Amino acid sequence: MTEHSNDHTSQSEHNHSHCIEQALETAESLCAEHGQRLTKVRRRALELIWQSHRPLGAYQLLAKLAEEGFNSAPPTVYRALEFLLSAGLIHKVESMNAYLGCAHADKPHKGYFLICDECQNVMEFDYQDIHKILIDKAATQGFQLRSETIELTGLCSSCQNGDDEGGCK
Amino acid sequence: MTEHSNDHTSQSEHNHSHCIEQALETAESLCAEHGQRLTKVRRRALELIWQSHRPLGAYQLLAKLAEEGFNSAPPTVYRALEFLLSAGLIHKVESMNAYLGCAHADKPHKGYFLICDECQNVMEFDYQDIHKILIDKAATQGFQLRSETIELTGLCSSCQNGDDEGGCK
DNA sequence: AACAAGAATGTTATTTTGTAACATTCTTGT
DNA sequence: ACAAGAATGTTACAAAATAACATTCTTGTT
Repeated sequence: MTEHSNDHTSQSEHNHSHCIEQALETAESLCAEHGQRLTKVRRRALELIWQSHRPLGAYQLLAKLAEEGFNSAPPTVYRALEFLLSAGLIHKVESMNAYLGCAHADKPHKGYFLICDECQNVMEFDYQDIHKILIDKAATQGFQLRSETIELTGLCSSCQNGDDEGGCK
Repeated sequence: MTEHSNDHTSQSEHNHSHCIEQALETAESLCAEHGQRLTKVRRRALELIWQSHRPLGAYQLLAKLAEEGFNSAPPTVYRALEFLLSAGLIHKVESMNAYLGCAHADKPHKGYFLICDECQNVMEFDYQDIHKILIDKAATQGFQLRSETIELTGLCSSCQNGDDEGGCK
């Protein structure tokens, strides 16, 4: 299980700069490997997505990019997102229309998410058992699986305990 | 497994009027049970969703309702959808922004879907094993599960065989 | 039958999310 | 330097969803 975002209150803004650095390094080498170009916008978009403690909407990202002098028209951000998605460097959380850094970009990645209804923090988990079960289940219907969207919501342990109430937005 | 939509070509428009009747009867009795009102728009919306052979977008539904003299402003359809969703009579397919009749509205329902990339037909399946596994998996993280979005895409058997190519839109 | 209260719907306007289409610029290999 | 393709800029629009407030419809009660 990867704790993608933090469990701390907004007071003690945990900086997960290590995760971000790691993610960017992975991104660099993956792109190099595949002859893809991690341009300035793309790189910065990925960084901003990682810096966010919860999934980031396209237009939120666009605003941040605009602040830094990047072009502020929608295609800019959607192109960057498309690139990052197809490179497997981020996931889209369909039920939130938001985007999230992928912690296992180097491995074949199915994004399985636990999303807290209260604080919107997201945990990504990699669970091969489920993957296999789903493939089998689909196969029994003659269905050939291509992609999986698994988004679970509920209450994270912090929010069950009331730890983050009001402090986590 | 419930074959929600048909496997036939557009030529032999399968009429699943039986499924629709069934769904509406279930809807009637569920609403009666819970003191909820299945009004004209709501009833007709549900019927139209069921009549569609694939998940129906809100605005597609709105257009159909408008044709029949219902009010044609967005809130009309979104209110109907909200009602049907919260009554468990339909599901939203998040990855398609589209809505689908629920075949097990009477039981506690988690909508698990197999969506064909080619013909967009959707099968809903009820798989308690997965449900249990997911609950357990979440619990090991102290996460209390509330809702599950499971949407699998790929190729249905017909489309793998090229059966429906061009005939299934 | 009249009436109050709440549910449902009507209406207008706006927000949020995502694309289409075409022009320009940048990068890379020759 | 230069051609070709990749990436980005620009303008306009489409698609999906909601806010806020007015009106009408139901239903239970007098």
